[in-house]
Amino acid sequence: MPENSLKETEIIEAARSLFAHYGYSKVTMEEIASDVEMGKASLYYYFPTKEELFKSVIKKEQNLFVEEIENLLKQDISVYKKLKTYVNKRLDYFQQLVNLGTLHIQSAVHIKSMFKGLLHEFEKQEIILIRKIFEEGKLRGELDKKLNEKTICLFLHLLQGLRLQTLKTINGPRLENEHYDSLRKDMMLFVDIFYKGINAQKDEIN
Amino acid sequence: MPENSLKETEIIEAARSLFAHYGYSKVTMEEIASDVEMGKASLYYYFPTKEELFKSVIKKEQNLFVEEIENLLKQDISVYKKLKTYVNKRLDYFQQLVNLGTLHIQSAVHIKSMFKGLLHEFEKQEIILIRKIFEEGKLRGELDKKLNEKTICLFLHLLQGLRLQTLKTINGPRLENEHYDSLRKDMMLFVDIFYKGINAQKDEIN
DNA sequence: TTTCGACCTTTCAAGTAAAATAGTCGAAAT
DNA sequence: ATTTCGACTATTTTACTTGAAAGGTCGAAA
Repeated sequence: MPENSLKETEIIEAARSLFAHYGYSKVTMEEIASDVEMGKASLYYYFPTKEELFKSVIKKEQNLFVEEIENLLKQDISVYKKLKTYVNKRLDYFQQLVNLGTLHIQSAVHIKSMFKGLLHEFEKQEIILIRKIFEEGKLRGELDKKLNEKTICLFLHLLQGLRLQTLKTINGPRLENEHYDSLRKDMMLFVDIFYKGINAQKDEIN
Repeated sequence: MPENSLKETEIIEAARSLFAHYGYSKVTMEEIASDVEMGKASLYYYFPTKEELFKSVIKKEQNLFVEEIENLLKQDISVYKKLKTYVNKRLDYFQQLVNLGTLHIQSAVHIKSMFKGLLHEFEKQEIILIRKIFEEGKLRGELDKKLNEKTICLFLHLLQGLRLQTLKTINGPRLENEHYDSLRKDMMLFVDIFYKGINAQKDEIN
């Protein structure tokens, strides 16, 4: 994130707000331009395409999330607590992304393919974060030393899958907060079981 | 399955074969009829709609699966082994369903809504099966007595989600067997961890 | 360096007509 | 009484057209 002129961030913020309300496809470049009081053509001075602008919005969100988690990692609390907090903040993040209209259930196929790359990059970052937590757990003696990379990936994939599965079940286009509450409880239970499972020698969780 | 005239099962089998090759929407009632050497109108003597015929095909598959699992339950092996086998056979079942063209990634939205009910019913049956396994584990003293319904559902939802998540990642329309192999390994690891996790007091798995 | 008006190009929504297919019905065959 | 089917209707899908909307370009101006 080297290049961040004031205008750029202003545009990104306006775009973010509009996408959040109406979703990617319903927002036109003219609307975004008029929100920042520019001509449409001027947007293309900063962003080569609408798609790139959208990606910039998402990347900014992702960076905020990663930053937040890295602060969490610095704190002096148990790995168990860190895992729980991670999962909670992660769900917050996705909930917000959905509100942003990005991952909305009926989002166009076009968007999904556009985000394959972005999501994949995000997954790589998540793996790094989770690995850090697990490694710290090993050092502290809180986690089993035999924990391997496969297990780390599985942890993330189970999280991703649980979210997918739960949201898929929902009928209408509306994602009520209560669905997220229920999902959050499931995830907490999952973390408990997983934590115990990878750590079966120990008999008490922190 | 009370009413099962020979003709009915013959039609279902022909339909199953065609759907497996071409997918629901690409198969016409005339094709099915000609495969069983009947006129199209005759099909409607046995099945009121194409949709009902399709549902019959699926239901039959589901019943075969449930039957297979119930045989598994009768066997005198550890609950741990039963869980593993369950997950394996479950994946076999879905792999076959996908070959059947049903759950194919690019399957029409129409089919999905048509199957909401069917899948939901299948989930209820799965819950029953898994609950039986867990209850047996409690009786045997192999599993923690405190295991509750929430945990059973979570187990299933994690399984469902892991499958979704893994298959979603795949690029092309082709589902290679190697993908299933990889998914299968993940599921086995998952069962190991989950089993230990719900059973943290004990220190050795069977 | 930054902005924009005018312009070009592509995409999308709505409409339409023709073809394919699901589904009906009464009569015929067994 | 049960089962079959030819001929019919109703519905859905597909391919196509078209005009408007939106994405994107460019050269000139601030």
